Amino acid sequence: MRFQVDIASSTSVYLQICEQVKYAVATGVLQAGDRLPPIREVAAQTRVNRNTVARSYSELERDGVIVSRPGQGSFVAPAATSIQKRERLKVLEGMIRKVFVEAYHFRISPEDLQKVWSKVEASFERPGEAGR
Amino acid sequence: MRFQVDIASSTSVYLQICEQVKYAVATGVLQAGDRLPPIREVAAQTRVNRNTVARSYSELERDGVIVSRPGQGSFVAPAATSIQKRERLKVLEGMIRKVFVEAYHFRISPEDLQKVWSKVEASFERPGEAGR
DNA sequence: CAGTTGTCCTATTTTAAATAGGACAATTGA
DNA sequence: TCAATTGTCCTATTTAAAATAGGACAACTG
Repeated sequence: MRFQVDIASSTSVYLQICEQVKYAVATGVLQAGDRLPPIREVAAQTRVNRNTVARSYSELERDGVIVSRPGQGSFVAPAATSIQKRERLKVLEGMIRKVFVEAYHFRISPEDLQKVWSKVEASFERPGEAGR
Repeated sequence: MRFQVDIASSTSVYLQICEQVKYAVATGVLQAGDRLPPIREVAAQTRVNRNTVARSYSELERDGVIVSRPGQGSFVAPAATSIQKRERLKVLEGMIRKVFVEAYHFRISPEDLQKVWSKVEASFERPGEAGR
């Protein structure tokens, strides 16, 4: 697993790392039990401070995506998310709403937007083929 | 048009205002030519500094959502977005991808996610009924 | 036992966001 | 014409988050 961080991006570095791990897990590139690269290694590879990477990992652990053990490393968690389903649906609805608002201002037709949705959906239906 | 700002939110105040204007325009609550409340008024109503609101308006103008004229006020723009369609589709695809990643970690089934999508889609098909 | 790994700690720097308020040109309405 | 409104520009300061820096330590591995 290699990380790509963009210092110039508007999203913070530690969040970029979080998203990349989540994406890799969601698409099956990383599977339950898989070991993540050590914090210091990621820090060296991305030329980011060790504590910044540590923050990403700690956030991921808090979200139940990974588990970390001193002396061993960090691993993709076997399962489990905490917050209630109704809450989760609300979060997703908010995200989707933003997509529609953005599409409106971009003057993208509902049909074109639907196509994009289907495209992304398809890429998640075939785990392992995503992101190529 | 009234604004709701949440100081405790993780998204910055000026972005909250931007999103609310975009949402109102996207849903038809605000229409082309409609006048936005003056910067100083919004600042007083939300108890936010005048410059913060000014930043929101200036960003919205840069995005082609509104037009501002000294002495007159700020108005919803008649039309036009600048960046190319291919670029816009990429932005939307990235947003949708994040939705799927989040849904995966939330353990929301593709079927349930599709339902949420349809729900939001429906709310945008009937302009004026959104957000109630 | 030496090396690795996550974690905790304090301290500092950097950056974005927000506040504060003065000034001014363009416009409007009286 | 004149006062008020409005967006804009400006400098300065404060606040909060992000990132850097590096020391220390317990847990585990080989």
